[in-house]
Amino acid sequence: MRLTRYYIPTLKESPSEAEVVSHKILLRAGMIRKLTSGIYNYLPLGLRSVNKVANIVREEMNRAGALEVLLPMVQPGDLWKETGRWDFYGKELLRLSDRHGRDYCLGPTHEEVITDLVRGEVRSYKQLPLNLYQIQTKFRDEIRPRFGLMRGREFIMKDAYSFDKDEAGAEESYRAMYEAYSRAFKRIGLKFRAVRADSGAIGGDFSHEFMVLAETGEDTIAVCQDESCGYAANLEKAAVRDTGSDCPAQTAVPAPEEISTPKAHTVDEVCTLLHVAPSALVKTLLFDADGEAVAALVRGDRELNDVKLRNLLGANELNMASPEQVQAWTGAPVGFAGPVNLKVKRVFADNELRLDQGWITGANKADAHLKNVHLGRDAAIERFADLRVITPEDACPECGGRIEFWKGIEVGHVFKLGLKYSKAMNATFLDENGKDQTMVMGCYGIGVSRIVASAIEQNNDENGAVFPPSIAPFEVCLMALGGKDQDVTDKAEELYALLSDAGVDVLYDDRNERPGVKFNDADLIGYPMQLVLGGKGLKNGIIEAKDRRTGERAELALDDFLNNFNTWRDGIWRAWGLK
RNA sequence: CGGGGCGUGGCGCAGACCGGUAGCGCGCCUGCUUUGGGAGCAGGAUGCCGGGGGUUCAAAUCCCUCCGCCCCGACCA
Repeated sequence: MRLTRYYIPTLKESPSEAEVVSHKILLRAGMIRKLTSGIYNYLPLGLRSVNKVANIVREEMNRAGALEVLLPMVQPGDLWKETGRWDFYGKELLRLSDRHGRDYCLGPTHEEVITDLVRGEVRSYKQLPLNLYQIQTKFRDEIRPRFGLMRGREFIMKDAYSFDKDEAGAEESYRAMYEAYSRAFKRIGLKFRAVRADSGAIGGDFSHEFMVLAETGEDTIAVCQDESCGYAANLEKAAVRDTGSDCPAQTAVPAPEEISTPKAHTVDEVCTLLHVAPSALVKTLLFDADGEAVAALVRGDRELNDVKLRNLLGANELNMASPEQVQAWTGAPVGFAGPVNLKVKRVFADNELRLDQGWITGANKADAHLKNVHLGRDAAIERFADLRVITPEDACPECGGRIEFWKGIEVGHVFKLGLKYSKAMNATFLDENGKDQTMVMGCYGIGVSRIVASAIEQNNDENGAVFPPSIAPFEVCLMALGGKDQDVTDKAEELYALLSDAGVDVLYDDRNERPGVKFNDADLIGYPMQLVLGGKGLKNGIIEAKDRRTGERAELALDDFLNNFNTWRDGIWRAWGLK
């Protein structure tokens, strides 16, 4: 492609709307433009990268035996009512109605549609397993879209759905997708990690997330430092190793005693007032779980993991209690709740609170706390459980080794769904014995457009993006610095033809611009390879080749140029770990 | 949805407190020169100052209202 016939509107300054580096670079490099909040136009250059990612994903899905389909983006509300998600999915589901007043939604995911399709088609066990996928635009009405392509409302996603005749088959399908994902991300050139995750509202038995490791990631993952263990989990999933001792009913802890704590309704305020550490306190958090009052207790310096609480309760909706509810349940304003004589029936406590000691808790009375509270003796705890968020000081839940926190961006997610949708939608088949059986499902997503943003988050410097050669909008940028030197221009034209004919994905910067302009644009866009032909080089029979990532420059002899280029190019791919 | 900020040529911004009919840099167009890290000179185009309503002789500027965008939080397969 010649630049003068292409369209790459680079910007010198980054638009004020962009905060994170990938967003800034995508805008400045002329790859995307915003239409409205969380919704972007893909310009020619941006689309090239998106397509390259999509093609790698497509190849790996095909290799794994999945079949590509294309499902509608507009979906009938009735299907969503059938699975109950019309009510439970929430406001992220953009709903609309047609001229007849019938309900529709824009597809944020396609379990309903695919299950409806397959239940109407598949009759026999002989047609299973079946894995169908698509690469398509999704719409999720995020409360707060941000960071450009990282969290848009409309985005491009690959989603796959597997149907098996039994659990064993479903596990095999899951494993195949896990492998395909690992291969795809490796080929794309991303540093990533597969971690255990909560399956969340989509439901199902177990799941893994594929996280691109980047400092700017929105997610945190806990990773075991013992490589033979290999434990890695999303923070909301990571189990906390239970070190709590048993909690005998009777102990030597003195009886609870009320202490005055005027106006101290936060952990910090109580600690300051009483000169104690936050770890001496117990926080009592009150929730409305599907309409039922629930209390959850964690140590003062800990954070409750509400996903764990939700899973423990099997609740659909879990909301912090309102100040009015707190007043009604505790008889005190917010900040003085405690487990002793609490009017809430269901009280759960984090494992480490089983320690045989007295805690400081709220007294369910304004401006008062209790000390010497022994949970086993003084409170009615329904159950001690793992309720808190893991910290870097905790041990690996699997091997007891050291764990570290890393930042990541979720680019893929695999779920084993089990019977959740097939049962709700009656997707059955006849088995070998002619008996009706419910299909066992899995679903698997990759954020295609998000991968482009993550690749930039992971690979950039002060000059711009540093694309892996696998997904760069163009692999090579050829620049001629001849000015009016016709010999240089002629030679550049010749090299461009040579490269193009050889099938190299090359962009030829044939603009009549000064060298600095070309260099800066090439660095900004982040083509992994730059070829620079100057007058002096031409005289000496060489062309300069620059590796965008390392900045290393090589001189390629113009004699036998194509071979020299290919050798150099192979080296770049290898250095990226892509060959 | 709560808190904060911002809407002025394509992009980045000034002007607003103190009302007088819009400016700077970059980009864009034309010509000449220039060509190894964002060139120089000369000439030129581009604004319903987010929308609506008000106050005033006069509004980018003051008041009301709506809309949009960004950030933090809540939220989130």
